[in-house]
Amino acid sequence: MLNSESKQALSKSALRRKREREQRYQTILNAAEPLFARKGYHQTSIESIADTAEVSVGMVYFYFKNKEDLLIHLLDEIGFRLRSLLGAEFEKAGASLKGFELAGKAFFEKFCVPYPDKAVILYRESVGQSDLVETHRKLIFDKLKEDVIGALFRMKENMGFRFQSEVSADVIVISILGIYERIAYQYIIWQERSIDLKKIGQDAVAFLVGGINSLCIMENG
Amino acid sequence: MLNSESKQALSKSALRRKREREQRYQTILNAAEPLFARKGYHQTSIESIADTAEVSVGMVYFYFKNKEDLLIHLLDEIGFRLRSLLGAEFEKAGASLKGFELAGKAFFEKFCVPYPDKAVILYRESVGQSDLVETHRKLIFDKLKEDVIGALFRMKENMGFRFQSEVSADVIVISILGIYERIAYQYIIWQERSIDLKKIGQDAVAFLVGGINSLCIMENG
Amino acid sequence: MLNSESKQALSKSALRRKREREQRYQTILNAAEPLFARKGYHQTSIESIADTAEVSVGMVYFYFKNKEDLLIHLLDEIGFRLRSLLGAEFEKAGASLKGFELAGKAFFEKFCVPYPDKAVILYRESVGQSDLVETHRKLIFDKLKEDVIGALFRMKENMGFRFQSEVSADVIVISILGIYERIAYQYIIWQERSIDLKKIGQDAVAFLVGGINSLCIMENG
Amino acid sequence: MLNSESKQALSKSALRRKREREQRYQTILNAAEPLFARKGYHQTSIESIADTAEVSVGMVYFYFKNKEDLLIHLLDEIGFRLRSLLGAEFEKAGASLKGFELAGKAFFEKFCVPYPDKAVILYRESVGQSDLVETHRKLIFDKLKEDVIGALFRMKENMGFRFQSEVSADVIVISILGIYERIAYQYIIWQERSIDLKKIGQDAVAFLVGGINSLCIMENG
DNA sequence: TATGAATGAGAGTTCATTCAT
DNA sequence: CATGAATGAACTCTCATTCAT
Repeated sequence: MLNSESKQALSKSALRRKREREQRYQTILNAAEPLFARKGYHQTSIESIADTAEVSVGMVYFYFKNKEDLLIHLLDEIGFRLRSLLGAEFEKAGASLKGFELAGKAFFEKFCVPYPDKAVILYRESVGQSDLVETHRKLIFDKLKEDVIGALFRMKENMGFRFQSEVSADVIVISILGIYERIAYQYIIWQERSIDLKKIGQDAVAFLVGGINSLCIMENG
Repeated sequence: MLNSESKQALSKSALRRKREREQRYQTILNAAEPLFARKGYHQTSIESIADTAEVSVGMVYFYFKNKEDLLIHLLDEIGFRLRSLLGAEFEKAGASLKGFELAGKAFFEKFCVPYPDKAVILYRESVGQSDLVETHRKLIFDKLKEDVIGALFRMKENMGFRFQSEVSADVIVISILGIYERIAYQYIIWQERSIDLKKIGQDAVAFLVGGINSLCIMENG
Repeated sequence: MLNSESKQALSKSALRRKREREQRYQTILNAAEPLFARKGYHQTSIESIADTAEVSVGMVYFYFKNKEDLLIHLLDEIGFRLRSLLGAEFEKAGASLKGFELAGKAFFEKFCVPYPDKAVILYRESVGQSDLVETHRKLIFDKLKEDVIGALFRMKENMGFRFQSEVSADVIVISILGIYERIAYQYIIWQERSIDLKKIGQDAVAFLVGGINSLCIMENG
Repeated sequence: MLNSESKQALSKSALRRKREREQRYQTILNAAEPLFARKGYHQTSIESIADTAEVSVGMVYFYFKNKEDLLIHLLDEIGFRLRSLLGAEFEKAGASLKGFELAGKAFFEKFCVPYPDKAVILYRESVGQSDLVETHRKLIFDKLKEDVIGALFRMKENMGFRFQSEVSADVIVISILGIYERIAYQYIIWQERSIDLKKIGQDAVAFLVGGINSLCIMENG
């Protein structure tokens, strides 16, 4: 009884500890995000992150191996969020072109605009910082590519077309990612005038649909 | 006679000086390029640049205000080279879709492949280093946009179409730049397998031609 | 009990920390003093200060913003010590000429002679180093002026005299400070032969008493 | 004849050269003075001096051994000028107290006020720069002391008094120099409010006359 | 767990001085 | 005489990381 009680107590406290740990972890990540995004990765010191998160410097190093590791976790989290977001949109639309439209819309309206700091970290602050960070960036882009390629292939099955060449699918996907990245960089990160993002998004979708059509050949009359 | 001779001598030596100065300037820039591209901007010390260029540290500071200034000059030079290159291709093709094809081809074959270091600096090492560098990056992209938009509008005049919306031209141009940037990053900078760049390029051209067609509406039947 | 004990322990360790911090701070200041005084402010490197204090370079920057800040703190400390010293002497003497004599004696015997490094820093090494240092120097001199003027005015009340003009009090005080500064510079800093400072001091007091008498007119016959 | 002609020509050109050299020398000194005085000795680069003087850096090193040497020559020149100035005033007054009054007046009106840069260099910028500079400063002060002591002794002969002690003469002279230095620093260099220097000067003279009287005992009843 | 003082390598930058031309 | 590009030692300062408490 006593044993079980103490066990339970332990497990309760262990749970609380775990929760606290995860909270703390997130607090640090949340503190780092705006600092990295606004002052820049190199211009942000561990101390300022610790201060913002209201923890000690030592704690940052308890939760993250080093500064690079912190950036990588932040980056991974951002990548995961973006994938989930886009995945859900493709899901909604079934295997149709509609998915590309919804995903594009969501990219701006549910990612770039509400979380510009995340976009900045993904597209600017994590660029060229180190081999390891670059590896993670590549992984994120690869996963995104996979997701979009998956949607593309499901659409292919569904609609019955074939690709112009064996690289067409890759080219389509990379092009789509490139288009959105550049638009985000230009209009969100560089904040070039307060443009009508909705219109931009619509035309971008039209553009990429045109592009897709060019590389996907309907199988028969 | 003697006077004129000495004058000439003077002008000769002055000329030589100027030439030497420009040479030295280029030597430093040439030394910095591969270092920035391969070890990264932050991981490259002024000393290592000076050593590579076989000049003293002081000389680097004689020709460039500081490290950032060195990067900016390098970046500007790269931007200028790229613009010249693409400009020449558009020129060749006259006001036709052909220009976009040639420019795309040239981007890979005359820029990314022969000068991967330059591509790395333009697309990776100059990203998010400082406000000033970012300003220069933006300027370069703006100029490129202008160039491509110019070609687009000349084509518009020539072929007699209109844009789907008032942002269509911008979207087309940004999309094109985004597509090429992402392909370059994926296949040149990340060196994802030694893919058949020629095929990639062809499909990319097909994709963007499809995109352009989607946003450019022929004026009459 | 245990709780209270651990609390006490905490407070003890916190106290010890504080003490250690202040000790370290003083250690650095104490290391800098002779270096600045003997090799000169500019000829003294932060590294040499750190070495002498047996701390790392980083620690110097932990306790002081920069080299200038270190000098300023040293200077302020010296200024404070000198004021306290002179203030005590004036206190001892009540509102009489005796105070000027005691203060003068103390200036040499309790400041310049036992702490020549401090005199050197106050009168030589802190001169013309930067606007900020100069501001602090001025503040120290202003405070000293205030102190001496206070003593002068108390004496005035006591003895019933008036000043020859509205600037007389200022002139008296500045003259006294100037006389002592120059004597200190000549005989302590420049170490012009090992003169009989006692005699010098006596004559200086006689000189300045004569000066004071010239500018303070007894109110009635 | 020919010989003499060429000799003459040579001597003419040699003269012109000498004149030019001296001019150039002065030009550099004149350029350095305001720079040292306003930006500070250490904050003034040789290049900026050369630029201001409109000569090359090499020329500065042709006329002066190094930066320190330049400061020393400037300092010596300033010292010489001050001595001449004060000497002339003592001369005017003959062997009387009047001389101290005239010299004091001249110190402000003919030195500090019209040439504040010179005062700044003498009393601030040359302080504690190096052993050699300090030696020259000491030499200047020693010469000034000698001059004033000379005047004092002539007055002694004339008026028939004796000094209270064997250090009295030194104390008087050092006190006078100290008084004027501190007043100059306070009101000219620190520019403490635009005070009535004339009144200050008058009271200072009264003060020091009182001081002198205290240490000079009339020989007979 | 938690702290935050301590470390110290390393970077950028300056500038007095030299010397080939 | 005159130039001014070239040198490179020396300095200040930063900050990611560690570790005794």
